[in-house]
Amino acid sequence: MNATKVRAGSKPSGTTQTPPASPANPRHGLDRIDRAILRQLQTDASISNVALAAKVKLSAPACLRRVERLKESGLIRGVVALLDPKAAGAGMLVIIGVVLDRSTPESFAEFEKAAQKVAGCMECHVVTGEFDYFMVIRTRDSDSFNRLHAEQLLYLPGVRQIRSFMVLKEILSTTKFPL
Amino acid sequence: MNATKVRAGSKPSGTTQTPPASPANPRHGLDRIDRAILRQLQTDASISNVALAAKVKLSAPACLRRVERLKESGLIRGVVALLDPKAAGAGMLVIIGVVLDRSTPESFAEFEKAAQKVAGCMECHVVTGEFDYFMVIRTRDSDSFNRLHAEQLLYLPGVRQIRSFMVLKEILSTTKFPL
DNA sequence: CTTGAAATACTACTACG
DNA sequence: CGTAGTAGTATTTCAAG
Repeated sequence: MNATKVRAGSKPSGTTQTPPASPANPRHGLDRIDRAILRQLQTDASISNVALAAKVKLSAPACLRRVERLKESGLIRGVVALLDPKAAGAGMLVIIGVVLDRSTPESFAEFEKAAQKVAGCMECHVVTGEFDYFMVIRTRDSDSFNRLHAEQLLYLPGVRQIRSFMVLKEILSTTKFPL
Repeated sequence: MNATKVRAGSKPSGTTQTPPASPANPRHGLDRIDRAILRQLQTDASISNVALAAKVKLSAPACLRRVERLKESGLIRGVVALLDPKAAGAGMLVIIGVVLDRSTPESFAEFEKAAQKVAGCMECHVVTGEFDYFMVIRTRDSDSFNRLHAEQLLYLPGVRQIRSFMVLKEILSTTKFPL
């Protein structure tokens, strides 16, 4: 359980018997195999380790060691199941822009604390521009959003204005980062 | 591999010998155990099936059958690894609002096709209000975003205006739906 | 249509070369 | 990193509520 750095010192000696994977690598000390592993796990992490090892052309233990290192390093933050929004009863998506009354630290802190408790709030960020915050909220339908809007959003602390952008069509929604 | 409906007709007869899990359930034919499984898998899907079974107080085979059913039904859309944005070299988050030149079906279709190919585009949605689209884009830093902005975003087909909201602080970002 | 118990096949994991 | 061996898990089969 020691904090091993990812790909740290994988071949310090200059013997060059068998190149580990990729001589020089573009980012973060991740070689070609690490990136292949991450691409696969970002797409489907329910794959077994032996199957993953075969895909990246590595032995099972070596592959498992890499995955564990990627987890311990924090690069892999977790493995989760993604649900179908509609099937989960959250078929409506709304993006809302929020403007606060005053731009004081207390005002921001208070709002952020309350915003995290809003049911169905998937994202909440401080932004530059004409809004102070953007929130992304999932609800069942327009009725339940109207209820949420009237009962919770309008009562968030320090809010001057809320502008709602209802999502009519979801073109793209992914959790995958380019590697 | 037949298309079994989730929890369909789980107790048609009125014998009431041993209630499978929960007599009546609020949503979608999901009983209490199904929802407990989904809550766990949305939080951490790397848990073993035996551990999951113990958590929801079920035998391992019964638990596994439920998980498979939830996958086949499409409610669980997939199991993926979530990466740390900064560690993955995508520490900057930008929300952009897009207004198109003309509101024709062709114009929308052309834009959507091109938008999906934008590197680092995590979300893209048609919205109501003063914008036609909202996009959520991840990039390495402000330099790389400026490059993306100048070289790709401004050349997306049919774009009249692009408004960028840089994210200064990520308050909340989750993939978990309330159940 | 469901559950749980036992048996088998496969996988994760450890030790070592 | 890979090979071989062990421990534990997933998965099937089956009987029962």
